[in-house]
Amino acid sequence: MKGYAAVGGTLMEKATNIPKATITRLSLYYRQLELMEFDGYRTVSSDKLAWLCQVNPAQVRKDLGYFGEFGVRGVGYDVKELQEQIKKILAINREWNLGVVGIGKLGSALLQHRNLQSRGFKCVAAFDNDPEKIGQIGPGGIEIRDINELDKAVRELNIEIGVITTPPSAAQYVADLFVEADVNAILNFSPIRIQVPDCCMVENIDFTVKLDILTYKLRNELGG
Amino acid sequence: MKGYAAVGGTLMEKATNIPKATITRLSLYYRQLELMEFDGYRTVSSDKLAWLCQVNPAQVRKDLGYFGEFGVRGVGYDVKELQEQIKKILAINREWNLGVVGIGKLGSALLQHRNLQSRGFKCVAAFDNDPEKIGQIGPGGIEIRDINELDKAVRELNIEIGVITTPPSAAQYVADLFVEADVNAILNFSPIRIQVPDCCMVENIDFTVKLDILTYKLRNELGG
DNA sequence: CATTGTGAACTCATTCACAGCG
DNA sequence: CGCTGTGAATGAGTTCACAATG
Repeated sequence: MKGYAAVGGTLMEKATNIPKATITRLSLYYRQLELMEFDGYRTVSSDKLAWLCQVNPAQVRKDLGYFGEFGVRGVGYDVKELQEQIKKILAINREWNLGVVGIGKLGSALLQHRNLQSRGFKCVAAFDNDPEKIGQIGPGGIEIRDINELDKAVRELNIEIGVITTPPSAAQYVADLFVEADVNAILNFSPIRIQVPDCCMVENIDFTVKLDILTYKLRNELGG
Repeated sequence: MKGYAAVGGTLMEKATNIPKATITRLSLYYRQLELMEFDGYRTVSSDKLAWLCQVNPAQVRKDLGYFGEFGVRGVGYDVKELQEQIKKILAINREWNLGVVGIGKLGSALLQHRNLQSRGFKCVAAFDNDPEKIGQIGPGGIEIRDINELDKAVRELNIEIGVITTPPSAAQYVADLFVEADVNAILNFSPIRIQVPDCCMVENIDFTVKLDILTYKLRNELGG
């Protein structure tokens, strides 16, 4: 091991410019490893993991190589051990508190979403601006709060990741509230790009874009 | 104009290897243009559009340049005209029929989702395997069908895009059904990667991955 | 003369190919 | 012997810089 990028939580040298796609794939590898462990596998080769995740085997090794040497030559990677390492790398080896703004159909779905809870992403607060909804107990048993109390709730409940599931017209306003409350990570489900300062990170989940990609391809790749 | 890639629906030369990211951005530009038209703008420069979409101005021009010459030097792009062109490029100048499988919270949310309907993505069928749900009128007024009738429904209703909102364990099975029924485009909301033949295109919407990216960054970019 | 359109330069990411090693 | 780890080669995508032009 060569004094690499972040893993331990202890030593923490600046990661040598790791492609964002690498992080995405690590998340994928992790999920695949979970399934493999469930199926009883003890070790896995980069070839096999690559095939399962539909990437190039060298890519798997390079991705992991950014963070350390986790494999055994001639054998492969220990399924359980590699999971632990990736958890550390991605910082999903602990719980994270989410605050969801916009309790419509989508927001409600998220509040109850199994895959979130089971992975340690806890929805600890729900917000809306609709007086009809405020004060009600929303899905998942969480009280729906007034959006104006966001700042207070962030501090009280230690909300670390903001989730925006409002209509697009409200998205920027909500983003500003999160930034103001020092929430540095936002998951944005609205189909517009919000503007935030550099200290705040945004990931967009935009199914309109994905559908547009599909229609483009349907039209071009096949002779639609 | 230099005999470029796909636009008209008439002439249709093979697009000269257009980056996928370009398609994603076109979808973004389009949405931004809608907002601008609503706000009364008649023209827009690549600089302004770039700023709004948080990309480089040259990127905007290059992206559009793959498909033709839509601007006027010294002036910019006509907001309305450029929308029309992008609609043609992305093939969103007509309606598309979707079939949604897995009518849980998320599937239900999609069936009623405004941004889908208003953009011409019509959910024409809903499927589930739960006998309790089958036959019920689901959200959006659509009858929930037995998953085993998928093939029949695809043909009867001309479903062109399949949407998977099942638990991960069912995702591959549903994907196989879609492929079998000659559906060539799938929007996959489950957090695993499904395997399909080359003729079928898949776009994944995976918020676990996005959350993992955020936690990774929180941990590394700031001194978490 | 402001702004587009685009070859060329550059930066970033992926894949190859093989040395290193259990 | 098989599989990892990694520098080097390749490839893709972005940005620069400026000529072209309404």
